[in-house]
Amino acid sequence: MKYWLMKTEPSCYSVDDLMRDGVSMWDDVRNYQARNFIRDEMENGDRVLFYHSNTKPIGIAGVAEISGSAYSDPTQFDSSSYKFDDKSTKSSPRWFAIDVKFIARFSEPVTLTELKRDPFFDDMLVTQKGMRLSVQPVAKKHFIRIVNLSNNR
DNA sequence: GCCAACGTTGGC
DNA sequence: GCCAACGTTGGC
Repeated sequence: MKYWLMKTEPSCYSVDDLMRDGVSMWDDVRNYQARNFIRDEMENGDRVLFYHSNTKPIGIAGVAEISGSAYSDPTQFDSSSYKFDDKSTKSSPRWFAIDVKFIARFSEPVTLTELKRDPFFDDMLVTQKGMRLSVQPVAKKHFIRIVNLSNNR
């Protein structure tokens, strides 16, 4: 099983939305590196740290699970969507989506500030300066420690 | 709201 | 294939 971190702005889609929905399509990814993780590496049952960006507090707000495997992102073919991509074709789609299933909502987020303060997380991607990648692989040890941090509050 | 860091585009 | 210009991300 692999571990991931996926970023979202809670004003757009939050962990509370996922808790309500149960399962949600993770679409609108328009970055090739993130696309490759979704399309090529994510597998059913992989665990996800659900990260809130551009908010207060910034941090990991809960845990989710990959459900199924990647499929063509429908928003790329929707000319009314701001994510419409006229260079993508149905026979060879450029962008992919995947379903994400709710597992847990942290009572309080494990904040980015906390992670940056703790040397244990020095080699975690999300604590690196300038790291904008919205879908990132996460080491098992980091995943476990973050879940424990939340459980021990 | 600012802006540094990063990714993409397109002219050459 | 280089790289300047531009657009976006996302912490602060």
